[in-house]
Amino acid sequence: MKLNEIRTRFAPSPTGYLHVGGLRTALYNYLYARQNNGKFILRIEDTDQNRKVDKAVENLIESLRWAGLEIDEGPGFGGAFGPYIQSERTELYRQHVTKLLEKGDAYRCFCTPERLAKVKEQNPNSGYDRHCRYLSDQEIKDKMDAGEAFVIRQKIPENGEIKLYDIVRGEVVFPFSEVDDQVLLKSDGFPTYHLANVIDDHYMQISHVIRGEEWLMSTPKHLLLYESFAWKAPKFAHLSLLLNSDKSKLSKRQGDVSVEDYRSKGYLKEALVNFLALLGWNPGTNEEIFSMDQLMKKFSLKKVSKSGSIFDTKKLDWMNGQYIRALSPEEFYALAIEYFPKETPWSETDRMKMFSLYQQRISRLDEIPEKVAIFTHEFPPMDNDTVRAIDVNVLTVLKVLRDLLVKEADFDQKIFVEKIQEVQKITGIKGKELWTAVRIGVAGQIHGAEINIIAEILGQQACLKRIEKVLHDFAGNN
RNA sequence: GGAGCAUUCGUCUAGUGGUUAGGACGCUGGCCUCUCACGCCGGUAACAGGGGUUCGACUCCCCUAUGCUCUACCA
Repeated sequence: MKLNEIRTRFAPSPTGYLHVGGLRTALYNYLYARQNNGKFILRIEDTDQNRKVDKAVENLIESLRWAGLEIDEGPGFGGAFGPYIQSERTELYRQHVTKLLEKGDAYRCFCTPERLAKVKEQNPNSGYDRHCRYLSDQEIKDKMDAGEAFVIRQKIPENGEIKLYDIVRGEVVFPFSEVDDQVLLKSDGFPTYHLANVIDDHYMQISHVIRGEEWLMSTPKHLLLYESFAWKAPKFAHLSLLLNSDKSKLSKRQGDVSVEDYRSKGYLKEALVNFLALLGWNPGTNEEIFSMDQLMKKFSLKKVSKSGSIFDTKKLDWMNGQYIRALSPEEFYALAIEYFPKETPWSETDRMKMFSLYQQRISRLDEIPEKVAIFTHEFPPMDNDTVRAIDVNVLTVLKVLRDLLVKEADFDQKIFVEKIQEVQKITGIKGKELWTAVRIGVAGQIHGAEINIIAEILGQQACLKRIEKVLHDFAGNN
């Protein structure tokens, strides 16, 4: 490893899926590392044995991979500072806790969960009462001999304050009186986040800790730990949170939060990444469409904003539409086909034509099924506006069109348009009225893509059948 | 309750003592056009409130309000 190499890490706990806020944090870490020719590390923080979820790590990695974040070191990715899963590093944590104990910066706490609950009940507005902090050596020995379970707590100084220089927030001062004696090692032998993240960040030589704002308040504990071990602390950058439209922390209750959700709804990874990058960061110019490469060049921690951002799906939709329209027909086909019925009589050429009709008309891939419904149904259902639009002129147009069409030997969009022009001459009906009638007959809708192309894809027989049906269903009513 | 952080159009944001407070999404008017959509042109809309400092505050300071975060043997 080079001296002064920039090393960032994304350190999620494996709770089952990757949260979009997590993706943004990961992205900022990734961009910062990449633009400095540094390394991006994935570390799994699974020290809570009660919250283990099957396949969670696999899902996390798959979502990161999908989004285009390349992991340099991590579980399954190699690296010289492994293992990258905290539950496999417990021995290391225990050794360091011993050092803390010897140094007097930590102490054993024998308080039972029951006593802790009682203390909390009596004084709900303050933390642990430091009951075990001043136990004598003899008392400790007796309790240990008696086999009493214990945790290790961090000994926070009684007085004074600590300063944090945060890259996005500047200087933040915390009085020690507000920091409590956090548990560092749980009675099951696993470390808490506070201990593990400090030890790992040190040994993994992390240079910049870029994480969510929820960690800001516990940073004093971490800083103190670095001091206790006489380690150089990394630089910190605390990112504001992503919010629901009511400004509460973005949560599952109010919509989709996992990147899998957005992926399956038909958002392109480029759009999601671009959108997330701009949520809390901007390049200082008016541009807002950026590829991952451009983001790597332009991203700057100094331009990250301090306040929370509402995750506005309207703008995401717009941005996704921008990316969809920028795709080549082939690229769009490859993505769109995933949303097309698996069993289909349509040829690849026909599907290609269909998709080309809708590339300009959708902002999400999952709109495709409803758009192609006019092809996948033999007789597409009509909505009320369409039914209401059917009048005697519509029927006249369709009747004449049908009569012209049956006589044709060949059929394509050009011939179709010619027939419609003939219908205009014969009936005198023209413009919007003419074409709307044709739309109703062929697509069963008054709005939509180019009707001549729709007709060509459908073919002569299908068009005739549909026109026939409209005539049959509505002729008697007029 | 306490501590910390935050506060520019509805939303994402630019701004760093002197600007007609800019852009984007959304909404909206128009153009294009057989419709819808795309695209293009235009419009709408903001400095949380109150005190200072200053010749002059969106920009600096203080107070208040509001929101958020933390306050676990979860991360």
